[in-house]
Amino acid sequence: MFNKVLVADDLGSIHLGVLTVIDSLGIKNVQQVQYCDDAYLRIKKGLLDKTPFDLLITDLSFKADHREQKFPTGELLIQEIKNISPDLPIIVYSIEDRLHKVRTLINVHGVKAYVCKGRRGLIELSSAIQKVYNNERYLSPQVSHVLSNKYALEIDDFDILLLKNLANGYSQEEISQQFKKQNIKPSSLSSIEKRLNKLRIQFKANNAIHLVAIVKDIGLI
Amino acid sequence: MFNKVLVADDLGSIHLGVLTVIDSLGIKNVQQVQYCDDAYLRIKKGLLDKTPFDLLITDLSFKADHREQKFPTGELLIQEIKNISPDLPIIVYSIEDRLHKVRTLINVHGVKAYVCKGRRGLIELSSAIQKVYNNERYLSPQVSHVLSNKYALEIDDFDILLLKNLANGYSQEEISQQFKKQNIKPSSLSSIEKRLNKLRIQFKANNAIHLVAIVKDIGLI
DNA sequence: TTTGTTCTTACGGAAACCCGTAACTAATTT
DNA sequence: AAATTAGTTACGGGTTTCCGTAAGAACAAA
Repeated sequence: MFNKVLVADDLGSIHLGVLTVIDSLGIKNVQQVQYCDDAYLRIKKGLLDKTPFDLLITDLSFKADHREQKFPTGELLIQEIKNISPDLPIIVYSIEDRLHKVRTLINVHGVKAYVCKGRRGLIELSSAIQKVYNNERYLSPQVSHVLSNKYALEIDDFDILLLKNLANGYSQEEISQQFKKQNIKPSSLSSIEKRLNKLRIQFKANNAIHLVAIVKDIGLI
Repeated sequence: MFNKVLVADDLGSIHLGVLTVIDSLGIKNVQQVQYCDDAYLRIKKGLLDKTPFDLLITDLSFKADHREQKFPTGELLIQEIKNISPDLPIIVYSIEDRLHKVRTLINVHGVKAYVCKGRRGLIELSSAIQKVYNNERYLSPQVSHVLSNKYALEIDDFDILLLKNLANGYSQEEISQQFKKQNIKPSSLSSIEKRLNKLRIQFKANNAIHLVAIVKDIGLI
Protein backbone atom coordinates (compact mmCIF):
# COMPACT_ATOMS: atom_id res chain seq x y z
CA MET A 1 0.00 0.00 0.00
CA PHE A 2 1.04 3.59 -0.31
CA ASN A 3 3.62 4.76 2.12
CA LYS A 4 3.53 8.52 2.31
CA VAL A 5 0.36 10.37 1.51
CA LEU A 6 -0.48 14.06 1.38
CA VAL A 7 -4.04 15.33 1.82
CA ALA A 8 -4.95 18.87 0.75
CA ASP A 9 -8.37 20.12 1.77
CA ASP A 10 -9.30 23.36 3.41
CA LEU A 11 -12.29 22.07 5.34
CA GLY A 12 -11.28 20.97 8.79
CA SER A 13 -14.41 18.89 9.07
CA ILE A 14 -13.43 16.81 6.06
CA HIS A 15 -9.96 15.91 7.27
CA LEU A 16 -11.07 13.70 10.10
CA GLY A 17 -13.10 11.49 7.80
CA VAL A 18 -10.39 11.21 5.20
CA LEU A 19 -7.78 10.38 7.79
CA THR A 20 -9.98 7.63 9.15
CA VAL A 21 -10.24 6.06 5.73
CA ILE A 22 -6.54 6.30 5.07
CA ASP A 23 -5.77 4.87 8.46
CA SER A 24 -8.09 1.93 7.84
CA LEU A 25 -6.05 1.12 4.74
CA GLY A 26 -2.98 0.78 6.88
CA ILE A 27 -1.24 3.93 5.70
CA LYS A 28 0.68 5.41 8.56
CA ASN A 29 2.54 8.34 7.10
CA VAL A 30 -0.10 10.92 6.30
CA GLN A 31 0.34 14.65 6.16
CA GLN A 32 -2.38 17.19 5.66
CA VAL A 33 -2.46 20.80 4.57
CA GLN A 34 -5.18 23.39 4.20
CA TYR A 35 -3.62 25.42 1.40
CA CYS A 36 -2.46 24.46 -2.06
CA ASP A 37 0.73 26.43 -1.60
CA ASP A 38 1.58 24.34 1.43
CA ALA A 39 0.89 21.19 -0.54
CA TYR A 40 3.30 22.34 -3.19
CA LEU A 41 6.02 23.09 -0.68
CA ARG A 42 5.57 19.77 1.10
CA ILE A 43 5.85 17.85 -2.14
CA LYS A 44 8.91 19.82 -3.16
CA LYS A 45 10.49 19.23 0.21
CA GLY A 46 9.78 15.50 -0.09
CA LEU A 47 11.63 15.44 -3.38
CA LEU A 48 14.63 17.30 -1.97
CA ASP A 49 14.80 15.04 1.07
CA LYS A 50 14.61 11.96 -1.15
CA THR A 51 11.49 10.91 0.73
CA PRO A 52 8.87 11.83 -1.83
CA PHE A 53 5.16 11.38 -1.38
CA ASP A 54 3.64 8.58 -3.35
CA LEU A 55 0.05 9.80 -3.35
CA LEU A 56 -1.69 13.17 -3.33
CA ILE A 57 -5.34 13.54 -2.45
CA THR A 58 -6.63 17.02 -3.09
CA ASP A 59 -9.77 19.08 -3.22
CA LEU A 60 -10.33 21.53 -6.06
CA SER A 61 -11.80 24.61 -4.44
CA PHE A 62 -10.05 26.33 -1.60
CA LYS A 63 -11.64 29.30 0.07
CA ALA A 64 -9.62 32.45 -0.22
CA ASP A 65 -8.68 34.16 3.00
CA HIS A 66 -6.09 36.69 4.18
CA ARG A 67 -3.18 34.51 3.07
CA GLU A 68 -2.01 35.40 -0.39
CA GLN A 69 -1.79 32.20 -2.46
CA LYS A 70 0.28 31.29 -5.46
CA PHE A 71 -2.08 28.41 -6.25
CA PRO A 72 -5.60 29.41 -5.34
CA THR A 73 -7.19 26.26 -6.74
CA GLY A 74 -6.48 22.57 -6.77
CA GLU A 75 -6.40 22.63 -10.54
CA LEU A 76 -3.48 25.04 -10.61
CA LEU A 77 -1.72 22.99 -7.97
CA ILE A 78 -2.13 19.82 -10.00
CA GLN A 79 -0.81 21.54 -13.09
CA GLU A 80 2.32 22.61 -11.24
CA ILE A 81 2.83 19.26 -9.54
CA LYS A 82 2.94 17.68 -12.98
CA ASN A 83 6.04 19.73 -13.65
CA ILE A 84 8.01 18.88 -10.57
CA SER A 85 6.74 15.37 -9.95
CA PRO A 86 5.02 14.00 -13.04
CA ASP A 87 4.66 10.47 -11.72
CA LEU A 88 3.00 11.28 -8.44
CA PRO A 89 -0.50 9.80 -8.65
CA ILE A 90 -3.24 12.25 -7.81
CA ILE A 91 -6.74 11.63 -6.52
CA VAL A 92 -9.16 14.53 -6.70
CA TYR A 93 -11.73 14.55 -3.91
CA SER A 94 -14.20 17.29 -4.56
CA ILE A 95 -17.82 18.32 -4.34
CA GLU A 96 -17.54 19.41 -7.95
CA ASP A 97 -19.32 17.08 -10.35
CA ARG A 98 -19.34 19.08 -13.55
CA LEU A 99 -18.45 16.79 -16.36
CA HIS A 100 -16.33 19.25 -18.24
CA LYS A 101 -14.09 19.78 -15.22
CA VAL A 102 -13.74 16.09 -14.63
CA ARG A 103 -12.93 15.40 -18.24
CA THR A 104 -10.23 18.06 -18.30
CA LEU A 105 -8.66 16.79 -15.12
CA ILE A 106 -8.51 13.21 -16.36
CA ASN A 107 -7.52 13.86 -19.95
CA VAL A 108 -5.39 16.95 -19.71
CA HIS A 109 -3.94 16.85 -16.23
CA GLY A 110 -3.82 13.10 -15.95
CA VAL A 111 -5.29 12.65 -12.51
CA LYS A 112 -5.73 9.02 -11.59
CA ALA A 113 -9.03 9.14 -9.76
CA TYR A 114 -11.93 11.47 -9.28
CA VAL A 115 -14.09 11.03 -6.21
CA CYS A 116 -17.16 13.18 -5.58
CA LYS A 117 -17.74 14.22 -2.03
CA GLY A 118 -21.14 13.01 -1.07
CA ARG A 119 -22.99 10.52 1.08
CA ARG A 120 -20.80 7.67 -0.07
CA GLY A 121 -17.73 9.84 -0.56
CA LEU A 122 -15.52 8.15 1.98
CA ILE A 123 -16.39 4.67 0.82
CA GLU A 124 -15.59 5.65 -2.73
CA LEU A 125 -12.38 7.31 -1.65
CA SER A 126 -11.29 4.06 -0.09
CA SER A 127 -11.95 2.19 -3.34
CA ALA A 128 -10.18 4.89 -5.27
CA ILE A 129 -7.01 4.64 -3.19
CA GLN A 130 -6.88 0.89 -3.67
CA LYS A 131 -7.55 1.13 -7.38
CA VAL A 132 -4.92 3.77 -7.86
CA TYR A 133 -2.47 1.68 -5.87
CA ASN A 134 -3.08 -1.09 -8.40
CA ASN A 135 -2.43 1.44 -11.11
CA GLU A 136 -6.05 1.54 -12.19
CA ARG A 137 -8.26 4.55 -12.66
CA TYR A 138 -11.26 5.30 -10.47
CA LEU A 139 -14.24 7.55 -11.08
CA SER A 140 -17.24 8.07 -8.84
CA PRO A 141 -20.35 6.51 -10.37
CA GLN A 142 -22.05 9.84 -11.02
CA VAL A 143 -19.19 10.98 -13.23
CA SER A 144 -18.00 7.63 -14.54
CA HIS A 145 -19.70 8.08 -17.88
CA VAL A 146 -17.53 11.08 -18.61
CA LEU A 147 -15.04 9.10 -20.59
CA SER A 148 -17.50 7.15 -22.68
CA ASN A 149 -17.04 8.57 -26.13
CA LYS A 150 -20.70 8.86 -26.94
CA TYR A 151 -20.84 11.73 -24.50
CA ALA A 152 -18.63 13.73 -26.80
CA LEU A 153 -20.28 17.09 -26.67
CA GLU A 154 -18.57 18.70 -29.58
CA ILE A 155 -17.87 21.90 -27.75
CA ASP A 156 -14.38 23.17 -28.32
CA ASP A 157 -12.18 25.83 -26.82
CA PHE A 158 -13.43 28.36 -29.31
CA ASP A 159 -16.96 27.93 -28.07
CA ILE A 160 -15.86 28.34 -24.49
CA LEU A 161 -13.89 31.46 -25.31
CA LEU A 162 -16.83 32.86 -27.19
CA LEU A 163 -19.20 32.22 -24.32
CA LYS A 164 -16.81 33.73 -21.81
CA ASN A 165 -16.52 36.89 -23.85
CA LEU A 166 -20.26 37.06 -24.13
CA ALA A 167 -20.65 36.62 -20.38
CA ASN A 168 -18.12 39.39 -19.88
CA GLY A 169 -20.42 41.84 -21.57
CA TYR A 170 -18.87 42.16 -25.00
CA SER A 171 -21.14 42.54 -27.99
CA GLN A 172 -20.80 40.13 -30.85
CA GLU A 173 -19.33 42.94 -32.93
CA GLU A 174 -16.72 43.64 -30.24
CA ILE A 175 -15.87 39.97 -29.97
CA SER A 176 -15.38 39.87 -33.71
CA GLN A 177 -12.95 42.80 -33.53
CA GLN A 178 -11.02 41.21 -30.68
CA PHE A 179 -10.72 37.91 -32.48
CA LYS A 180 -9.40 39.64 -35.57
CA LYS A 181 -6.74 41.37 -33.48
CA GLN A 182 -5.77 38.18 -31.71
CA ASN A 183 -5.76 36.19 -34.94
CA ILE A 184 -8.35 33.76 -33.72
CA LYS A 185 -9.62 31.76 -36.62
CA PRO A 186 -13.25 32.49 -37.39
CA SER A 187 -13.58 36.12 -36.51
CA SER A 188 -16.27 37.59 -38.69
CA LEU A 189 -19.44 38.78 -37.08
CA SER A 190 -21.31 36.32 -39.24
CA SER A 191 -19.30 33.35 -38.03
CA ILE A 192 -19.76 34.36 -34.46
CA GLU A 193 -23.47 34.64 -34.97
CA LYS A 194 -23.53 31.26 -36.58
CA ARG A 195 -21.57 29.62 -33.83
CA LEU A 196 -23.76 31.11 -31.17
CA ASN A 197 -26.77 29.90 -33.05
CA LYS A 198 -25.36 26.38 -32.99
CA LEU A 199 -24.77 26.64 -29.26
CA ARG A 200 -28.26 27.99 -28.67
CA ILE A 201 -29.74 25.00 -30.44
CA GLN A 202 -27.44 22.58 -28.67
CA PHE A 203 -28.39 23.92 -25.26
CA LYS A 204 -32.01 24.60 -26.14
CA ALA A 205 -31.63 28.26 -25.25
CA ASN A 206 -34.09 30.91 -26.37
CA ASN A 207 -31.51 33.66 -26.72
CA ALA A 208 -27.99 34.65 -25.78
CA ILE A 209 -28.94 35.56 -22.23
CA HIS A 210 -30.51 32.19 -21.71
CA LEU A 211 -27.50 30.50 -23.25
CA VAL A 212 -25.06 32.18 -20.90
CA ALA A 213 -27.26 31.38 -17.92
CA ILE A 214 -27.34 27.71 -18.93
CA VAL A 215 -23.64 27.25 -19.54
CA LYS A 216 -22.92 29.02 -16.29
CA ASP A 217 -25.24 26.64 -14.50
CA ILE A 218 -23.59 23.54 -15.87
CA GLY A 219 -20.19 25.05 -15.16
CA LEU A 220 -18.94 25.23 -18.69
CA ILE A 221 -17.70 28.74 -18.03
CA MET B 1 -26.18 22.77 27.35
CA PHE B 2 -28.41 21.36 24.68
CA ASN B 3 -29.79 17.95 25.30
CA LYS B 4 -30.93 16.44 22.06
CA VAL B 5 -29.38 17.56 18.82
CA LEU B 6 -30.02 16.64 15.21
CA VAL B 7 -27.39 17.04 12.51
CA ALA B 8 -28.39 17.01 8.84
CA ASP B 9 -25.58 16.87 6.31
CA ASP B 10 -25.16 14.62 3.34
CA LEU B 11 -21.39 14.44 3.38
CA GLY B 12 -20.19 11.52 5.39
CA SER B 13 -16.81 13.12 5.76
CA ILE B 14 -18.29 16.12 7.53
CA HIS B 15 -20.21 14.20 10.14
CA LEU B 16 -17.23 12.93 12.02
CA GLY B 17 -15.88 16.43 12.58
CA VAL B 18 -19.21 17.82 13.65
CA LEU B 19 -19.80 14.97 16.05
CA THR B 20 -16.42 15.56 17.62
CA VAL B 21 -17.28 19.18 18.27
CA ILE B 22 -20.68 18.36 19.70
CA ASP B 23 -19.20 15.69 21.89
CA SER B 24 -16.60 18.08 23.23
CA LEU B 25 -19.42 20.35 24.36
CA GLY B 26 -20.80 17.55 26.47
CA ILE B 27 -23.85 16.84 24.37
CA LYS B 28 -24.59 13.15 24.49
CA ASN B 29 -27.80 12.71 22.56
CA VAL B 30 -26.93 13.40 18.93
CA GLN B 31 -28.66 12.02 15.91
CA GLN B 32 -27.58 12.46 12.34
CA VAL B 33 -29.29 12.16 8.99
CA GLN B 34 -28.15 12.49 5.40
CA TYR B 35 -31.44 13.62 3.90
CA CYS B 36 -33.68 16.56 4.70
CA ASP B 37 -36.73 14.35 4.57
CA ASP B 38 -35.27 12.18 7.29
CA ALA B 39 -34.53 15.26 9.35
CA TYR B 40 -38.14 16.32 9.03
CA LEU B 41 -39.42 12.92 10.11
CA ARG B 42 -37.06 12.72 13.08
CA ILE B 43 -38.15 16.12 14.32
CA LYS B 44 -41.78 15.26 13.87
CA LYS B 45 -41.28 12.00 15.72
CA GLY B 46 -39.56 13.83 18.55
CA LEU B 47 -42.57 16.07 18.92
CA LEU B 48 -45.00 13.16 18.96
CA ASP B 49 -42.91 11.27 21.51
CA LYS B 50 -42.74 14.35 23.71
CA THR B 51 -38.95 14.18 23.46
CA PRO B 52 -38.36 16.99 20.99
CA PHE B 53 -34.97 18.04 19.71
CA ASP B 54 -33.70 21.29 21.08
CA LEU B 55 -31.20 22.09 18.33
CA LEU B 56 -30.95 21.46 14.62
CA ILE B 57 -27.70 21.84 12.73
CA THR B 58 -28.19 21.58 8.99
CA ASP B 59 -26.42 22.06 5.70
CA LEU B 60 -28.16 23.83 2.82
CA SER B 61 -27.28 21.82 -0.25
CA PHE B 62 -27.97 18.13 -0.44
CA LYS B 63 -26.95 16.18 -3.48
CA ALA B 64 -29.83 14.59 -5.29
CA ASP B 65 -29.65 10.86 -5.78
CA HIS B 66 -32.05 8.04 -6.53
CA ARG B 67 -34.20 8.75 -3.46
CA GLU B 68 -37.10 11.02 -4.26
CA GLN B 69 -37.11 13.88 -1.76
CA LYS B 70 -39.89 16.10 -0.49
CA PHE B 71 -37.34 18.63 0.74
CA PRO B 72 -34.39 18.71 -1.64
CA THR B 73 -32.65 21.61 0.10
CA GLY B 74 -31.96 22.74 3.62
CA GLU B 75 -33.82 25.93 2.97
CA LEU B 76 -37.06 24.12 2.25
CA LEU B 77 -36.53 21.96 5.30
CA ILE B 78 -36.05 24.99 7.51
CA GLN B 79 -39.17 26.59 6.11
CA GLU B 80 -41.22 23.53 6.98
CA ILE B 81 -39.66 23.08 10.42
CA LYS B 82 -40.81 26.59 11.24
CA ASN B 83 -44.37 25.34 10.81
CA ILE B 84 -44.22 22.29 13.01
CA SER B 85 -41.67 23.47 15.56
CA PRO B 86 -41.25 27.24 15.39
CA ASP B 87 -39.12 27.48 18.52
CA LEU B 88 -36.49 24.93 17.58
CA PRO B 89 -33.25 26.85 17.19
CA ILE B 90 -31.49 26.20 13.91
CA ILE B 91 -27.83 26.52 13.01
CA VAL B 92 -26.96 26.49 9.35
CA TYR B 93 -23.56 24.96 8.59
CA SER B 94 -22.84 25.39 4.94
CA ILE B 95 -20.15 26.10 2.39
CA GLU B 96 -22.46 28.74 0.95
CA ASP B 97 -21.36 32.27 1.72
CA ARG B 98 -23.52 34.33 -0.58
CA LEU B 99 -24.76 37.26 1.36
CA HIS B 100 -28.23 37.29 -0.07
CA LYS B 101 -28.82 33.72 1.05
CA VAL B 102 -27.52 34.38 4.50
CA ARG B 103 -29.65 37.46 4.85
CA THR B 104 -32.78 35.63 3.81
CA LEU B 105 -32.13 32.79 6.19
CA ILE B 106 -31.58 35.09 9.14
CA ASN B 107 -34.30 37.62 8.45
CA VAL B 108 -37.00 35.56 6.81
CA HIS B 109 -36.49 32.09 8.17
CA GLY B 110 -35.15 33.15 11.53
CA VAL B 111 -32.17 30.84 11.79
CA LYS B 112 -30.13 31.50 14.91
CA ALA B 113 -26.63 31.02 13.54
CA TYR B 114 -24.86 30.78 10.24
CA VAL B 115 -21.51 29.04 10.12
CA CYS B 116 -19.48 28.79 6.93
CA LYS B 117 -17.71 25.53 6.37
CA GLY B 118 -14.07 26.34 5.97
CA ARG B 119 -10.70 26.02 7.60
CA ARG B 120 -12.04 27.27 10.92
CA GLY B 121 -15.52 25.86 10.42
CA LEU B 122 -15.51 23.49 13.34
CA ILE B 123 -14.13 26.05 15.75
CA GLU B 124 -16.79 28.48 14.66
CA LEU B 125 -19.45 25.83 14.92
CA SER B 126 -18.47 25.28 18.51
CA SER B 127 -18.81 28.99 19.27
CA ALA B 128 -22.10 29.06 17.44
CA ILE B 129 -23.59 26.28 19.49
CA GLN B 130 -22.62 27.98 22.73
CA LYS B 131 -23.92 31.36 21.56
CA VAL B 132 -27.20 29.90 20.44
CA TYR B 133 -27.51 28.09 23.74
CA ASN B 134 -27.25 31.47 25.42
CA ASN B 135 -29.94 32.68 23.08
CA GLU B 136 -27.54 34.83 21.11
CA ARG B 137 -27.02 34.94 17.39
CA TYR B 138 -23.82 33.80 15.68
CA LEU B 139 -22.47 34.54 12.24
CA SER B 140 -19.16 33.46 10.76
CA PRO B 141 -16.82 36.43 10.38
CA GLN B 142 -16.91 36.39 6.60
CA VAL B 143 -20.67 36.90 6.57
CA SER B 144 -21.08 38.83 9.81
CA HIS B 145 -21.42 42.15 8.03
CA VAL B 146 -24.56 40.94 6.34
CA LEU B 147 -26.83 42.53 8.87
CA SER B 148 -25.16 45.90 9.03
CA ASN B 149 -27.65 48.22 7.42
CA LYS B 150 -25.17 50.09 5.31
CA TYR B 151 -24.93 47.01 3.16
CA ALA B 152 -28.49 47.58 2.10
CA LEU B 153 -28.32 46.85 -1.58
CA GLU B 154 -31.72 48.10 -2.55
CA ILE B 155 -32.50 45.06 -4.60
CA ASP B 156 -35.97 43.76 -3.99
CA ASP B 157 -37.89 40.64 -4.86
CA PHE B 158 -39.12 42.22 -8.05
CA ASP B 159 -35.57 42.66 -9.28
CA ILE B 160 -34.77 39.06 -8.49
CA LEU B 161 -37.86 37.81 -10.23
CA LEU B 162 -37.06 39.94 -13.23
CA LEU B 163 -33.51 38.65 -13.42
CA LYS B 164 -34.63 35.07 -13.05
CA ASN B 165 -37.07 35.46 -15.91
CA LEU B 166 -34.37 36.99 -18.01
CA ALA B 167 -32.00 34.15 -17.21
CA ASN B 168 -34.73 31.71 -18.17
CA GLY B 169 -34.71 33.03 -21.69
CA TYR B 170 -37.79 35.23 -21.74
CA SER B 171 -37.68 38.44 -23.71
CA GLN B 172 -38.53 41.68 -21.99
CA GLU B 173 -41.77 41.77 -23.95
CA GLU B 174 -42.68 38.27 -22.76
CA ILE B 175 -41.85 39.16 -19.19
CA SER B 176 -44.11 42.17 -19.47
CA GLN B 177 -46.98 39.97 -20.67
CA GLN B 178 -46.44 37.48 -17.88
CA PHE B 179 -46.37 40.16 -15.24
CA LYS B 180 -49.61 41.61 -16.54
CA LYS B 181 -51.25 38.18 -16.30
CA GLN B 182 -49.90 37.58 -12.81
CA ASN B 183 -50.84 41.07 -11.66
CA ILE B 184 -47.32 41.96 -10.74
CA LYS B 185 -47.08 45.66 -10.17
CA PRO B 186 -44.91 47.37 -12.77
CA SER B 187 -45.56 45.33 -15.85
CA SER B 188 -45.12 47.60 -18.82
CA LEU B 189 -42.28 46.96 -21.18
CA SER B 190 -41.04 50.43 -20.41
CA SER B 191 -40.89 49.84 -16.68
CA ILE B 192 -39.07 46.58 -17.18
CA GLU B 193 -36.56 48.26 -19.41
CA LYS B 194 -36.08 50.98 -16.85
CA ARG B 195 -35.58 48.56 -14.00
CA LEU B 196 -33.07 46.55 -15.96
CA ASN B 197 -31.25 49.73 -16.78
CA LYS B 198 -31.00 50.53 -13.08
CA LEU B 199 -29.65 47.06 -12.39
CA ARG B 200 -27.14 47.33 -15.21
CA ILE B 201 -25.80 50.53 -13.72
CA GLN B 202 -25.77 49.10 -10.23
CA PHE B 203 -23.79 46.08 -11.28
CA LYS B 204 -21.68 47.89 -13.87
CA ALA B 205 -22.90 45.59 -16.61
CA ASN B 206 -22.55 46.40 -20.28
CA ASN B 207 -25.72 44.66 -21.35
CA ALA B 208 -28.34 42.19 -20.24
CA ILE B 209 -26.13 39.19 -20.88
CA HIS B 210 -23.40 40.64 -18.75
CA LEU B 211 -25.90 41.48 -16.05
CA VAL B 212 -27.22 37.95 -15.82
CA ALA B 213 -23.69 36.56 -15.77
CA ILE B 214 -22.78 38.86 -12.90
CA VAL B 215 -25.80 38.19 -10.72
CA LYS B 216 -25.35 34.50 -11.30
CA ASP B 217 -21.75 34.76 -10.18
CA ILE B 218 -22.58 36.49 -6.96
CA GLY B 219 -25.40 34.08 -6.38
CA LEU B 220 -28.25 36.52 -6.49
CA ILE B 221 -30.16 34.13 -8.69
C1' DT C 1 -8.84 19.67 -62.95
C1' DT C 2 -13.21 18.93 -61.53
C1' DT C 3 -16.42 17.85 -58.13
C1' DG C 4 -18.11 17.99 -53.75
C1' DT C 5 -17.91 19.18 -48.84
C1' DT C 6 -17.08 22.04 -45.20
C1' DC C 7 -15.97 26.35 -43.22
C1' DT C 8 -16.01 31.24 -43.40
C1' DT C 9 -17.89 35.50 -44.74
C1' DA C 10 -21.41 38.77 -46.57
C1' DC C 11 -25.87 40.87 -46.74
C1' DG C 12 -30.77 42.10 -45.55
C1' DG C 13 -34.80 42.28 -42.96
C1' DA C 14 -37.46 41.36 -38.72
C1' DA C 15 -37.24 41.33 -33.90
C1' DA C 16 -35.34 42.63 -29.58
C1' DC C 17 -32.64 45.64 -26.86
C1' DC C 18 -30.85 50.18 -25.37
C1' DC C 19 -31.66 54.91 -24.09
C1' DG C 20 -33.56 59.29 -23.96
C1' DT C 21 -37.68 62.20 -23.40
C1' DA C 22 -42.17 63.02 -21.97
C1' DA C 23 -46.79 62.28 -20.40
C1' DC C 24 -49.76 60.34 -17.06
C1' DT C 25 -50.99 58.46 -12.29
C1' DA C 26 -50.74 58.07 -7.39
C1' DA C 27 -49.26 59.34 -3.14
C1' DT C 28 -47.47 63.13 -0.04
C1' DT C 29 -46.82 67.83 1.31
C1' DT C 30 -48.08 72.42 2.08
C1' DA D 1 -57.03 72.19 -3.43
C1' DA D 2 -52.63 72.97 -5.42
C1' DA D 3 -47.94 71.58 -5.69
C1' DT D 4 -44.32 68.40 -5.33
C1' DT D 5 -42.54 64.00 -5.81
C1' DA D 6 -42.01 59.22 -7.04
C1' DG D 7 -43.44 55.66 -9.87
C1' DT D 8 -45.45 53.90 -14.06
C1' DT D 9 -46.37 54.02 -18.89
C1' DA D 10 -45.81 55.61 -23.76
C1' DC D 11 -43.20 56.62 -27.79
C1' DG D 12 -39.20 57.24 -31.08
C1' DG D 13 -35.04 56.15 -32.97
C1' DG D 14 -30.40 54.09 -32.93
C1' DT D 15 -28.01 49.76 -31.99
C1' DT D 16 -27.64 44.87 -31.51
C1' DT D 17 -29.29 40.43 -32.03
C1' DC D 18 -31.59 36.92 -34.63
C1' DC D 19 -32.24 34.17 -38.74
C1' DG D 20 -32.57 33.32 -43.23
C1' DT D 21 -30.02 32.99 -47.92
C1' DA D 22 -26.09 32.91 -50.56
C1' DA D 23 -21.53 33.83 -52.21
C1' DG D 24 -16.57 32.98 -51.54
C1' DA D 25 -12.38 30.14 -49.60
C1' DA D 26 -10.13 25.93 -48.16
C1' DC D 27 -9.66 21.29 -48.55
C1' DA D 28 -10.19 16.34 -49.89
C1' DA D 29 -11.63 12.86 -53.13
C1' DA D 30 -12.11 11.23 -57.65
